[in-house]
Amino acid sequence: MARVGLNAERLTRAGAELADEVGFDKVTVSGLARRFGVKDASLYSHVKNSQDLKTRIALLALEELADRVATALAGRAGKDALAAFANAYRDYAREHPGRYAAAQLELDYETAVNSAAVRHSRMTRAILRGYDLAEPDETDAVRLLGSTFHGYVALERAGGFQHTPRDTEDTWARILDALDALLRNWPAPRPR
Amino acid sequence: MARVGLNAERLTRAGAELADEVGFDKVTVSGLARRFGVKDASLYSHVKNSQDLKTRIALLALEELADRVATALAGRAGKDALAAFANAYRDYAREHPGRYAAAQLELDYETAVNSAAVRHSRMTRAILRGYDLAEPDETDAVRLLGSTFHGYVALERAGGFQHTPRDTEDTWARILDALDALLRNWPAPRPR
DNA sequence: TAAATAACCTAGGAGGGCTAGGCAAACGTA
DNA sequence: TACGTTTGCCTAGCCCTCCTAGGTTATTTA
Repeated sequence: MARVGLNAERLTRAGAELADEVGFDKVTVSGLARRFGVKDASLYSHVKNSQDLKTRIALLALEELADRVATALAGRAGKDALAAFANAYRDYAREHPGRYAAAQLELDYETAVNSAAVRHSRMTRAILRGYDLAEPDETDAVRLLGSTFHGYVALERAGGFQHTPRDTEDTWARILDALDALLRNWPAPRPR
Repeated sequence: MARVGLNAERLTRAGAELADEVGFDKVTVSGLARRFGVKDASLYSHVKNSQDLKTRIALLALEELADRVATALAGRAGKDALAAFANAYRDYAREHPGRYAAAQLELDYETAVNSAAVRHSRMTRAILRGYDLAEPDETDAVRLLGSTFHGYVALERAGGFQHTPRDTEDTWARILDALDALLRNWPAPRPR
C-alpha cells in the first residue's frame, strides 16, 4: 500500500488548514484522515488522540502568532508598537480564524508554560516599555491590552458589531488611539 | 409509561444547568435525555436538533444576563453604572460558566435580532450617558467596553492570567478605574 | 539479505445525532 | 363515561466519530 508519509507535524499543519476551512471545533480525526486518503486508525500512531491533535494545532498557532507579532514589533516603540502588536494580532485572527480559535484552547499548566504563550506575555509587556508604568500598573495594563484585543477580535468575528453601521476598521483605529492615551495617562489608584 | 413532562423550556433549563456542570461544548442531547431518565429520541419532539438545543440555551443565558445587568444598572450613572455593569457581567460568567459560554454562541442574524442581545447593546450604551460622548465616539466606546469586559472574563476563565501573581480582583478594579478615566477624557481623533 | 521497525490496514466496540414508525397516556367531546 | 384524537415517549436502526487490538507489508538497518 502506498505510504503517504504521515507524521505528527504534517498532521498538525493539515489540521490547522482544516481548522481555518471548517472551524477549529469541527476538526476531527476522521476528517483529517479522509484528507490524507487514509483510514482514521492510522493517525493514532502519530497523535495520541483527538485532544492531542487539537493541542498540537493550538501550539502551532501560538508559535505562528508569536512570530508574526515579534516581526511586527521589531524596532518599534510607544504607540507604533501598540498598533503593530494589535494589528498583527487582529490580522492573524482574520486570516486564520481556525488557528486563532485553536490558540484559545485551554492548555494545562505544564503545556502552557512550555508554549509560545510566554513569548506572548513578554511581548505584550515589551509594548509598555514606551509608557513608563511601575508595577503593579504594568501587569494591569498588560491584562487590559490582552483582554481588549482578544475581546475585540472575538466579538468582531462573532458578528457582535454588525447591528451598528459604524465601520469596525475605524473603531479599531480609535480604540488604539484611546488605549495609547490611557497608557500615557494611567490613573493613580483610587482616584475618587 | 410514566410521562416525565418534557417540553422545550424544561429541556433548555436543564441543558443550561448541564452546561454549567460539564461545559457548554459537552452538552449533548443524549446526556440531557439521560438526566431525565428518558431515551434521547424522545427529546426530538421538543427540540429540532442538537444545534437548536444549544441555541435555546444561548438565548436563555442572554436573557438572564440582560436581566441581571438591568437590575444592577438601575438608578446608577457614571462610574457607578460602569462598575455595576461590569461586575454583573463578570459575576454571571463566574457563577454560570456554561451559560456564559452559551451566550457567546454565534447566532444567525434573524435569531440575534430577536434576542436579548439588543438589550445588551442598549444597556452598554446607557452607561455612557454619564460621560458625554458624541457619535461615533459613543459607538467606539461601546465596542471598547464590550471587548474589554468579554476579553477579560474569557482570559481569566482560561487561566490566561495565572502566570503572574497579581490578584485578578485588584486588576479588575484598576481596569474599571482606567476605563472610567478614559471615558472622561476620550481623545480627539488623530491626536498626533 | 534477513531481522527489526514503522506505516498503514481491518475489525470492531462505545457513544452521540437523528429518523421512522409504534403504542399508550392524557385530553376533548359527545 | 366511552370514544376518538392528540401527543409523549418508546424501539429499532442508520450514520458518524473516537479509539483499541492486532495483522500485514514497506522501509531501514545490521
